[in-house]
Amino acid sequence: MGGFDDHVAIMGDWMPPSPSPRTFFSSLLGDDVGSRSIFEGANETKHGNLASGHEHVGNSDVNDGAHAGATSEQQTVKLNALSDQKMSSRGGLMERMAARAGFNAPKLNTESLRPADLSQNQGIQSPYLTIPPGLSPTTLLESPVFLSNSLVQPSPTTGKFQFSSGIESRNSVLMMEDPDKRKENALESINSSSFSFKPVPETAPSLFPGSTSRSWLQVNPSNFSQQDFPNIEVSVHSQNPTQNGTFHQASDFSRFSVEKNVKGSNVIQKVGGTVENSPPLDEPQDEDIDQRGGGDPNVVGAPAEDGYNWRKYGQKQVKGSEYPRSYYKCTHPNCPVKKKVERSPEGHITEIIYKGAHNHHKPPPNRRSALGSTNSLGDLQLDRAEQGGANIQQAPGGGGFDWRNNTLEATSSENLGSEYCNRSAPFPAQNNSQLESGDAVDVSSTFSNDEDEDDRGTHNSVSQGYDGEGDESESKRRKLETYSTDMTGATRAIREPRVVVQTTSEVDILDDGYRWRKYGQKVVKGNPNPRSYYKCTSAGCNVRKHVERASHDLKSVITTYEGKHNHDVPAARNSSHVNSGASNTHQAPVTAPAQNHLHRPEPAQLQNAMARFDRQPSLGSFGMAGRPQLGPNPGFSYGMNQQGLSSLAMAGFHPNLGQPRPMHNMGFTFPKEELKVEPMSDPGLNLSNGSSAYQQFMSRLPLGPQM
DNA sequence: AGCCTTTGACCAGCG
DNA sequence: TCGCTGGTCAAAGGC
Repeated sequence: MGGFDDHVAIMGDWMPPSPSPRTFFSSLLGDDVGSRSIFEGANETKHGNLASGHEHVGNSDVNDGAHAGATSEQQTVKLNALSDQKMSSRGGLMERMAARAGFNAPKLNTESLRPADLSQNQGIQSPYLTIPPGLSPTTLLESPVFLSNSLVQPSPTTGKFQFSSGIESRNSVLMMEDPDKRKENALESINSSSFSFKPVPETAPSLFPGSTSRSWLQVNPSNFSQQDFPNIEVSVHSQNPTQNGTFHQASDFSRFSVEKNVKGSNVIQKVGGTVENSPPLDEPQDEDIDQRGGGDPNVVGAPAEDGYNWRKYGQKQVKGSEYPRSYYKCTHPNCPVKKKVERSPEGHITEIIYKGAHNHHKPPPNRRSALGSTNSLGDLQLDRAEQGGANIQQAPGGGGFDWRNNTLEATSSENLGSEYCNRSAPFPAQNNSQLESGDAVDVSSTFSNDEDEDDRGTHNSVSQGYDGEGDESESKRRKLETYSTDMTGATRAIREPRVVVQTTSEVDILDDGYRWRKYGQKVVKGNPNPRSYYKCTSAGCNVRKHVERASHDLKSVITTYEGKHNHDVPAARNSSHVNSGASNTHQAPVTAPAQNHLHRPEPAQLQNAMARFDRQPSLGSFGMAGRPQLGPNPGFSYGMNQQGLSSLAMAGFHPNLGQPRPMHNMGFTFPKEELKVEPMSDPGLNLSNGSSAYQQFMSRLPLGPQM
């Protein structure tokens, strides 16, 4: 547990870029737009006009008989993230925000705003904000607009901090009135003179840059997305479902806990969306409710309630907890995030502890597969981009808004527009105000398939011209990088190179120096021999393979690799481990004495080499003039001895893999393209000189685009 | 076909 | 050194 503290990071490094005001408002407004202001409501609330929230947040129908009881429910947003303790001990959020923003935002004394009867309200000891249906508390949470503009910045007309009390006031209560009214109010508010949504300047500070809190977030489970807390550990507690959980903020910024206290139930029902990705206006607000279990997301197996896909890899009854603890890993390739979930026997989540940071956006709903979880539209467009090599252009009338990537849209050019922002609900103010000619992005290069430094260079080039603009350029760069990462994942979904390696039974294909975790076994069609599925166990590595014996030849082992380059051969766990790898990146594990002379390629070389593979998994990569080829091709004669080929095969599809392994009679195929490579000797490859066959092979690979 | 959950075993850190 | 504990692995079966 203590080790999790190591994941605490400076928030400035990871705070998601500013979502658009639309995100905020669309969430506030729910499914449609009304005319009255939530801020009115807020102001009313500030003045003690409390109204009870009734409806379910999300898509729940307030008239739904099944939820009739919910009319008496009180949906609350706990604002105690701004706990006095935190604020006092670390310095107020407002103070620091103000300091960064360059003005002195007065800290409001909101005690006076606290309704007199609050303390009597169901024992509530923390301030609550009743939020309208469709309002994602997470939207509130993550919206720098909300905070930095609405909250911090004074109204341009009144100079008042219109909304600040609603947030900054940790003791105030905001209870919105009737949802319809709220919807009505919202739009009115937008147009009201008392509130102006000043476009978020790119220079606006990230929500709480530089914050280095190591505090804990303690909120109601499922009401936030851990992506907002990368590199920090977030503990989510609802220690007593019958009570409102306490809320500690991992940082100095405010977070909400949104709870729905169902009468007569211990269930703390999830409401609202997630912190990170506020669904668009037309997106079901509760989309991130457990995709598997359905129903009450807090009950029984709801690992995906935060919108990400998780694989449970363990369960343990831990001491000090009356409930078993389940261990989950994010299934997204390269995503290191794990979480621990404790549930009550009834299935109520009592605690969630996140570790690590998602390096991807939330997958679309109803898509379980990690690979498939990426932006499908992006897949499509990547294809286009790759095929045509052209910038992706925004369709006329586009101006889409992708809640997953809204930040990009807000800051980059129309080139990225609807093509990648598939949720079209333009927010012209945001768009227009943010679009800058200099933001034109070469998407085709931005969304390349590499994740290495080369790409970073590309990303940097995207934001070139902003180098001197400090936060702004950095912000954009980060956004683009983030997006690129996401799209890289999308690319994988369709371009993941596959390699089939056939060895004889003497070869232990598993013993390749890397650590594999078997995650399944299956008898597949056409082969009575079971196929075993493996994943590389290295954190962040998405390489997979499945191994099976050939149906017709039990001596042959067919291994299919999928995935690519991001780590080295893991160090040996212990000296006896059969898969012990090199202890460092420059020393190959030696399991076959005869291979000692073969040097493992330097990682950099492999990176470059693999980039070629990755970019051109097709025939063209091998200088075959881009001609599709079926079956063995005598023209493909990057021959080498078996050792070399084994190194190639393995190295080619496992990052930096180049350690020699004794593999024999190995076939090397690209099933998709039906490219098959027969091992053959190549006098040009002199393996006796100690150089890596892999290196030699790679040195011969043609460079440059081949498709 | 692919990935998930379940669950007992294993491993490493710590006192 | 040993036992406890938390975390992870991995076989098997299920979805």
